[in-house]
Amino acid sequence: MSLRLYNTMSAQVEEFRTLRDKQVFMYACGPTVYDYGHIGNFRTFVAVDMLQRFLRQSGYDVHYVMNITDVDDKIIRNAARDGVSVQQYTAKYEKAFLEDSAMIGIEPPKLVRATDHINDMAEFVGKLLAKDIAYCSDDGSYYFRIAKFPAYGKLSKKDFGGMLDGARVDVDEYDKDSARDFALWKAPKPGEAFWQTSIGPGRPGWHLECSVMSMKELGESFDLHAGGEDLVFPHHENEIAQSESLTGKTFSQFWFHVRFLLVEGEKMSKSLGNFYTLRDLVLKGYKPSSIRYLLTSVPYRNQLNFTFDGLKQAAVSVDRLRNFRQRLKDKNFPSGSDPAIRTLAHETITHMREALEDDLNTAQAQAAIFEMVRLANSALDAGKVKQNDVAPLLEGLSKFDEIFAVLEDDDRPKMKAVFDWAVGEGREKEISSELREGIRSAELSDSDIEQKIAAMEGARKARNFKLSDSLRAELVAAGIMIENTKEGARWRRK
RNA sequence: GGCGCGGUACCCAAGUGGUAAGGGAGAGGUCUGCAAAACCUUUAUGCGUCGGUUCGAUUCCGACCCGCGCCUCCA
Repeated sequence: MSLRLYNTMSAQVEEFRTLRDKQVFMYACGPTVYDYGHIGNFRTFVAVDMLQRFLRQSGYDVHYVMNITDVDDKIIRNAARDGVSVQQYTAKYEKAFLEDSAMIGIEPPKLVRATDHINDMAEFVGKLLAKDIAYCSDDGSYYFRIAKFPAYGKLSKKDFGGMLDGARVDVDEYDKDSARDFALWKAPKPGEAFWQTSIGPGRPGWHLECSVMSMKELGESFDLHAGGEDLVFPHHENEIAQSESLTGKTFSQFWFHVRFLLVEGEKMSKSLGNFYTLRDLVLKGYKPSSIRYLLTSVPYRNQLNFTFDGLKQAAVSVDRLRNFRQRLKDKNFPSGSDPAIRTLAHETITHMREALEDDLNTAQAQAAIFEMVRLANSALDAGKVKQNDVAPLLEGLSKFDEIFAVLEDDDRPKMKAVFDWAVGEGREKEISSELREGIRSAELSDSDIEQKIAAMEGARKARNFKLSDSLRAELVAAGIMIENTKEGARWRRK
């Protein structure tokens, strides 16, 4: 079997094929760096990250490019408001985006900045102009002539035949031939930042940026283009129009769109007070791994209801997986193997693969790993797991984690980084007691902890339970979880 | 108004024309000095409502109710 993916262009699930054997050339529309990224942004980026991870797990050589939009109207306005250059303004949020992406386990794609490609974009407009696909208005702005691209609307399935000019846009406000025509290049208004180029001064339109950079990095035709569902129209429709009317070739074979999420059952919006950046959530004390897990637990084309209760549940689920892995690593097992266990591990790997090949059904892949965990835990309790069974089980976990990336327990340093950032930004007030609690266990070193545990174990052996309980209570209060097992005490940071 | 998606247990959430995955929470139990972890049992004759097709529908069709998205730059 092989991967089947929903393609927005065909509006159905198709077998995923690439132009070049075992190589994938893919592009995702990245962030506009005018503010910190919110969890809706990261749902999309995490979904594309999982796709990319799964393609690599499936043996593809993945060329994954994401753009950073570091120039647009809002950026220019905000930079002017703050009295800083566009570059100064965006640098802060670009850095934040990279940190946040790493925090939530996104493997870095190749990033390309709009401002590094201004001349390429101007040239692109020049080529469209030469073909009479673009035209210049009196103020020096350039527009795309949609009448020159009859396929316009094929991605969003819109019929523009009946749409009248002026129906929704005040034509007089713009110097356009047709209301549908969109801006390729915007001439600067007085006082605005601009670039001097071969087609005159100004700044690129948003759609242009992605066409130019994706084709420069990946070729005129590439395999897959991704983004949030809102980008289908007009952004991606416009990218197609620009690119295909210039090259005459199919721009992207596959179009991958991620559904918006809801927060506590409602659309996320600032006015509803349910608008959260990744950092907001960490400040509230939630772990990055919980956030990632919750975002991955609903297949990308379904609406995901992001709730605080869900985050708490996600944390428990992640702990369950981590505990299981720890259990496999800690114990000494008798030699030999149990064929049933090996079979279980291999079937789990197969089930996960089948689930993900079915348009990335992450919920089913998770069900498969939990099935394995439950049965293997049961076998562990019964003493049926042998030395040679450990590796296959660990392989199952690792296949899972190559996609989901939540097993590594590195939440604390990440949370500490957010803590430090908040302090640096003068936002201490937003640091919750839960976050303080969450990073408290970092104050004790491993050797401190092990010393205390040795003392506790000694007291237990001497059956001085009063002393051992008080030592344990001390550690628990410091955020250290302890389990007394037959093989000795096991601990982890909460 | 046009086009599209969805409504599954207390919560989150898969899925299928043949009798409801998984996780969390709750209850009971096993293990344990206690705790934790883990395991076992239990929690939807039921899948928005009402009709229809069918031997049989949660799954297909229709109507209705509710939620959500896009319809010019919000992931």
